[in-house]
Amino acid sequence: MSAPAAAMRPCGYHPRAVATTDSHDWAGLAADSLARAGYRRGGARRAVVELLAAQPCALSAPEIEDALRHGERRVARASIYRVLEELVRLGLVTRIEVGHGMARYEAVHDGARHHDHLVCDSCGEITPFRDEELERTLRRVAGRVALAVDEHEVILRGHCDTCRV
Amino acid sequence: MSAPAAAMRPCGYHPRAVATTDSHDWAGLAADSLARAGYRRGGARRAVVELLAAQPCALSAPEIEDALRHGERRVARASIYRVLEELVRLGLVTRIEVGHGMARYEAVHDGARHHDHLVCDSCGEITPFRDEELERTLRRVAGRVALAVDEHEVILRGHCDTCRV
DNA sequence: GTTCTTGCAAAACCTTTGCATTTGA
DNA sequence: TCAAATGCAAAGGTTTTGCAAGAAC
Repeated sequence: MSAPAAAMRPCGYHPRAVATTDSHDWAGLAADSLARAGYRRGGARRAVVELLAAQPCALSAPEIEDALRHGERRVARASIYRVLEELVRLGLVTRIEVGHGMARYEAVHDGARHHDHLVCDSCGEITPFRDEELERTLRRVAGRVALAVDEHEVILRGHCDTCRV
Repeated sequence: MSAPAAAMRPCGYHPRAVATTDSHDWAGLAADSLARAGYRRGGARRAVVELLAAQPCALSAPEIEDALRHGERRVARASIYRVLEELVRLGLVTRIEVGHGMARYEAVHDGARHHDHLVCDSCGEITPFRDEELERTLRRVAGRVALAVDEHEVILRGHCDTCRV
């Protein structure tokens, strides 16, 4: 029997999200990786990295654009997509597809912060969750499919407590 | 120890896909559900249902439009999206988001035909797979998350045998 | 005859691309 | 100085919407 999945805050832009030690770590790691990969430092890239570092879950590109417009530094839409593409290619960010016509992006922390997502089909709310038994099983499954698995994406769809009433 | 995941054909439009007994069952079930829900019979809806019934895996809306244009009956794009929306709402079809900017739709058969998907990040090929241990684990996980789970979607991303070389 | 269904066209939306300008090293 | 990074605008693709014509009941 596994521990119950911990309750977590829903996804979406959190203006007051606290920059934890861990998120600083990730922002630093991202900066290092980018430097090592030969990228120069630029304002747009730093703004996107720092925003993602402070978020508990995935943001869409339009949400990132909005957050940055009302925040420290306005960043052009094209730059946001280009930065996200680089971060995904370097493995610093994952792109998740939870529907409603757009992708969402979130920082990849060490294994312990990896999580999957619950989606409510009524209100559309997206909530992260983590389940150890599921992670163990997925590692085993990865060993027996016809694909060298780099990452997984699990989405559980249904109705949240509020919508179920 | 579970049985190895069975090899299956990649997703996409299969013009020569055989209409099996099972797919006729699904087409009939879909027709019944639609009738019970008060929908009238129409040519566009039947064309989409029969195409989906004969496919082994998920099709995108543009693929459906193409397949129908070169097939029995041309169906307008707007009608395709409207029919798919109805089928998803009735639980007859699932919409999966595997990236590349568009959704894919596939018929929901009984439990035995349910499957999840492998996605190659290099060539973009999508292949269905089924793993019993994973299904059992997901049923248990569904019982301990803060959501009344209706369905799940598992995507394993990596590199296929051809691209890995 | 009424209501549902369909087709067409246009709009809305996210995402990508081209090119000129600015910025970091 | 020179290449990389950025912003702007336009294009590309999927998906949605409005409205009139057609079909089912």
